Amino acid sequence: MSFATLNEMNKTFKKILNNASELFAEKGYEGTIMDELCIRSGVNKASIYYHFKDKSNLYEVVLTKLFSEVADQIIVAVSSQTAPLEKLKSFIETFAQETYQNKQMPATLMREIASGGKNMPIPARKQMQRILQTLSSILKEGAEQQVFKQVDPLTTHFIIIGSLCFFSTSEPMRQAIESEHPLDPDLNSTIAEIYSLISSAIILN
Amino acid sequence: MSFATLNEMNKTFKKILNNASELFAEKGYEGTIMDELCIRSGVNKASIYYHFKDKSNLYEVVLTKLFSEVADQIIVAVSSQTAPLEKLKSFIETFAQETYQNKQMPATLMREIASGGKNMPIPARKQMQRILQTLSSILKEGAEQQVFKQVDPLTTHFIIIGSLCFFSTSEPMRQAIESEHPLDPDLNSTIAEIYSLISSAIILN
Amino acid sequence: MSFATLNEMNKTFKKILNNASELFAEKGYEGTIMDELCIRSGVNKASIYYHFKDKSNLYEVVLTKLFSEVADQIIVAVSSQTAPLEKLKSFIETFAQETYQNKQMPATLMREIASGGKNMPIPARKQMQRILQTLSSILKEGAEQQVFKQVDPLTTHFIIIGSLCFFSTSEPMRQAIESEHPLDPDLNSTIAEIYSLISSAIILN
Amino acid sequence: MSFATLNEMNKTFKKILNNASELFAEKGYEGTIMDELCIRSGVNKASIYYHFKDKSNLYEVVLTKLFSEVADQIIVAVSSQTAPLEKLKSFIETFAQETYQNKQMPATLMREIASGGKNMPIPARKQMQRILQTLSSILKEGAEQQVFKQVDPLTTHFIIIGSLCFFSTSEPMRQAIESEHPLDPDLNSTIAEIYSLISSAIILN
DNA sequence: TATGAATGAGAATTCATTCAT
DNA sequence: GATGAATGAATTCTCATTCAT
Repeated sequence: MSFATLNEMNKTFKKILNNASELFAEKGYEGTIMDELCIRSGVNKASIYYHFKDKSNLYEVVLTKLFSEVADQIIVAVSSQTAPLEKLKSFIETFAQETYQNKQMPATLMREIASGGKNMPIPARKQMQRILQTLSSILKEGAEQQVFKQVDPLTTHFIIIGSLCFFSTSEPMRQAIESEHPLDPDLNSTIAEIYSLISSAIILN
Repeated sequence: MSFATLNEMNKTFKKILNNASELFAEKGYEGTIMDELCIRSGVNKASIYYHFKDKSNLYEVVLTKLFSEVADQIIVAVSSQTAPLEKLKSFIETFAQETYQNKQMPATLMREIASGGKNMPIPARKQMQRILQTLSSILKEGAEQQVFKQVDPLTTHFIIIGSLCFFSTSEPMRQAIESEHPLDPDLNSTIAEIYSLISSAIILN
Repeated sequence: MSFATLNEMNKTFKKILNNASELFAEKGYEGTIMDELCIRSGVNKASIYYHFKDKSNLYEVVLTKLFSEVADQIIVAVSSQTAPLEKLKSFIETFAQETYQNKQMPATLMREIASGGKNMPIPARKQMQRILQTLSSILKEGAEQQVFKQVDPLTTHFIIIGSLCFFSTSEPMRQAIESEHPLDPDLNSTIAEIYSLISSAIILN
Repeated sequence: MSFATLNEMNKTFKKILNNASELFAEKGYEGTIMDELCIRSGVNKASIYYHFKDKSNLYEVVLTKLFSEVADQIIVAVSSQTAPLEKLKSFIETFAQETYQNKQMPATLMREIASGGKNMPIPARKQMQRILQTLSSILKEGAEQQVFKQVDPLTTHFIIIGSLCFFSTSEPMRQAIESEHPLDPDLNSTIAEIYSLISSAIILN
């Protein structure tokens, strides 16, 4: 089943896709049961196999969609800015917001990275690279304009992505932990904190 | 099967435990198949059930061991320091090293956080809280001594843990990504970078 | 869907029928999958059910066609001869040629006989009986004219049909067997051999 | 699951094997349903997969056993004779008897040959070659001793095997055909007939 | 303690068939 | 006549767990 634009997809296809996206994020690949997917989607089991070759193909389509949407958003947001620092801010904010609004992407990414990306479908991996590429360009541009220090983009990438993924997906856990901290930090302050952290670390003063 | 000290454990028990730890980290709870665990461990399937009640009990033992070891190391390392900044450094370094040497812990943690910690056994969760507690104390002490700014410990925790977990578990992926970055950042420079990042952000100048 | 003359059939009907005939011969009834039949025939799945009641009806039509064609040919060929020995020769030659040119019939027949004919549709069975009847008449006539010995027609039938079916369908297998026999026997010599075998056995000297 | 001697096999293994042999012969590979095999064998579904890798492996074991037993019998019987004609008689008689007593082998062989042997497992094919080899040797020896004419062994093989397979498997069909022939030919007379047929055709007078 | 064998419940996938257009 | 989509009922295979020895 090729990956077409949303408009071309029919209703059942979309229902399956959305519910699969949810389930894979919640329970991982192995933890996701096709039967439950049918029930959630309100479709017949065989319908899934009409639209998708098998579970692994479904996973591929889901991941590619998930990652490409975030990549697209980031690229659009970043390209609307001109200054490297603004671009960096845009990158962090967009990733944070996307990630916080839709926890499926960070959850899935974390699982994939945990298993060493062995099962990560190639097209999905391509989308992850687009995101990394975008950050690399920003950092390079900043360094060229002598605004940023020379930093390793991969490390920087993991600091940003890693902390934001942990932050957004840990929400339910944080509530489970009987914390002595009355104030659960909100998204915006976290974004601000991470942004100030990163920028203070890489800005050439 | 209660959780005893390593010395009391017999060979089969240890073999199962180690291989289970490996497998759970590699493939997650659902992805780990008891049959494969037998083969890897070179023991009979029924033996597992002699030593452990069931899969979920095995998981509990594995996770508790995994997290308590890291928690212990951190607490020991941190308590050997007196100044809050040194303690923070110690915290980051110990977590980074533990995490990098044994990828099982970060991989497992990431999966657990990705599923909202729903399946995380209570004793394992307790160990995670010990780690968080330690960081909180450091931050609190630093703030009291007017060395640190007042920061949210949870956010800080996620920034540290998240970036280090992503960093250590993403090693195989980074190699798969045909990167234009000739120099793969090594552990020490990453630790240094994260430490400088965090400290520059929280030190009261 | 009744069994009409070929002229009345439309193109889709014919395509389905021919491909079904091929598939049933290649893979048997259970091994034939309706989906593959669609693909081979280049028609939609629902189209099959427009033209044929169901799989078993399709099978019936295919088999009846297959067997009636051979029966017709044999009867025509045999009736063009007058002497019993010539008739026998004609019977063997026609069956051999039909069988060798179109392997679908012997393959299908072998499967049916292997399953004890339990699934063989009545009309198809009728056609098989026409063939057997023809041979019986030849033998009876030969015996009456004191040209042939009195032999059991069924046994004779199986010797002829069995050896020729095995011969024509085993072609691909013979090539797979790394034979020390440089010369693969051709159809004509096999026909001659079988004819001489049978005739030498039943001719009253 | 390797193919060991019967003595080494346990009871469940044997039960599954025998029932599978029966079912494959009755209904062919695709027509055989694993569930039915369990029920017939009185074992749990998973037990089959404990003893055999999958359906196709089970099929392989069944066929190899089926064919090797017949091949063994033939070779033993033939080797107890010295004169080529006696050997030929032994070959035909043994094959006929084996085939008639246990219809599984001819039924399975017919299906396999009908599908061009495409699915025939290599080890099973090896056994078929042993049988052919035996006949070839007999014919060659007879020709060398100037007892037999020079005949093509493959054609001769198919005449013998084909007619006997058809004869033994067609038993139920013959009864279904409302025959005007009061006397169903018995095995011994058929053996005799085929032997006299073949021998009269190849003996150098 | 250890093991070969067995098992029930489940999970992925397939397949003949039908429906709405 | 033809088609894309949908479906119920299998069907193959898996997996955690238990049992007898």
